[in-house]
Amino acid sequence: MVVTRFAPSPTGFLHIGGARTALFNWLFARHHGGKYLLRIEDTDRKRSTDEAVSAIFGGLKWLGLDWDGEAVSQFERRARHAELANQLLAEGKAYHCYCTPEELTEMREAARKAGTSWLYDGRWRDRDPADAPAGIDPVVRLKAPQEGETVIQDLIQGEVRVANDQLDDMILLRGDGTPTYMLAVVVDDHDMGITHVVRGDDHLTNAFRQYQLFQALDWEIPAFAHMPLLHGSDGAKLSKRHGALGVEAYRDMGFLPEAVNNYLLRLGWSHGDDEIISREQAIEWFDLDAVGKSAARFDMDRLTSLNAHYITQATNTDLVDLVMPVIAEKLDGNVAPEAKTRLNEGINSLKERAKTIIELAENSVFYASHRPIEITPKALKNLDEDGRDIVELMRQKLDEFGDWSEEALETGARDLAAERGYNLGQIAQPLRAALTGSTASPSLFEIMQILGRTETLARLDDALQRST
RNA sequence: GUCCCCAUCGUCUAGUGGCCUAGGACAACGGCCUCUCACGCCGUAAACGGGGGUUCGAGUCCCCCUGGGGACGCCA
Repeated sequence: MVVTRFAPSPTGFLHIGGARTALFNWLFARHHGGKYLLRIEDTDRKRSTDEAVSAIFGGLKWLGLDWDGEAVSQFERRARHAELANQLLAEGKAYHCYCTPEELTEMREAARKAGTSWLYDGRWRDRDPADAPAGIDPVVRLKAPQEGETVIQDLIQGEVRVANDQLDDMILLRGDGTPTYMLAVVVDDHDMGITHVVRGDDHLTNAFRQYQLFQALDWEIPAFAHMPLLHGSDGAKLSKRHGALGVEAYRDMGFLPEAVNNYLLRLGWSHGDDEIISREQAIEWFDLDAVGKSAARFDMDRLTSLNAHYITQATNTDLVDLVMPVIAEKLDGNVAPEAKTRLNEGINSLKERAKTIIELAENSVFYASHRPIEITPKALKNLDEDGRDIVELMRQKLDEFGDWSEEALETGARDLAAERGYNLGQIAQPLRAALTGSTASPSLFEIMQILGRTETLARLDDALQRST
């Protein structure tokens, strides 16, 4: 059975690149009917926070990337990690190294000057422990092979090989006895039964070291799949260090999780010419062989366009629920009691005009505002003397209107326009300003119908009473 | 610096030696529709980084160059 995992370190929010890694792991597992596990890599106690853990949980839930079983805390498994390091020590596959951090820094500096690679030289590898200086807590290093090469058959990158003399003896246990990431990852992946390690390209070089560790432990080595990194629009690495946003930031900008998922899926993966891909189809179609090898840049326009599509596809009730809180905030809580009823009716034609939930809310406020509604300066220009004359005429005509349906209202407006020698466009804009406070909106007559006779007439009166 | 990876329109990509005078999508631009704004529809512009091979034939295979990215922590 396929078992994948997503293993973020809780040092910040779930950023968009991490979300993509999670998605691919999730899809791969679901496609193969396997399991997708979550492991929090919190061994760095200084940088790990509980807030970050909940941000990651929240982000994954928002995206609908549910994990199987309980999330594993790497930190809590430290005793197990140390146990294996000690086992390797006992087997002579690892050794104590008494170099101080300063000593290592010097070595690196020297190598940099000499133009050679900055690797640990293995000076304690075969040295007699009796030489150990006093007062230094040694680290434990893996006695890695020094000759030959390590070859990985990566499911995405293909065969990747590196000479073993390019890999130094990695630290397994720190001076204080705590396990390093390299050790923890290997032990946890093994213990959790991970069959496929799907992660970012930036881990490719780690994979070689981990491969060596797996070998030293005599464990079966999982399949590796290193996916290309996500870059910013400038082409540079998109990481949390470079200000990449967390998924919740996209939620707050008014993006739908469906859109984010679809967008992320198509970054580095494709299925012919298909662009709009449902979750069900993604599960059916997704596999690692269609993942590309080159890095992709983050493109807000594309995400936005996808979002506009998914807003169109969303149910009206979901949309209203999403939009109401945003509107309430915009109105400082002064939401008209009829707001939700009006929105339920009006959202359908509003939703194809918005690319984000925020935009949808902005375009919808006029349904939720108390009178007199706010009118934008631009719209106000349509309520000059001529404009008010038109509103006045329409107001009179409407007064005697019996049938308050969208169709009847439009007919009435067209008749009025014809009588007075206007075209519909000329009379529509002043009315729109009075009714919506804006220069752009869905059909005027739909709005009148939804607002109802009383409110419509009142808004018209409000406009007439305004002095410009 | 050392090692590794990558390279098709501005962006995401299709393309697995002939179907490619390179397809789709987003963005851009023009038009149609129209009560405004959108939607929708129609159309335009836009790419195989360069050089060598291999082959009857190369975007597709190989090599070099160039460009980009990543990794080189007692971080993960």
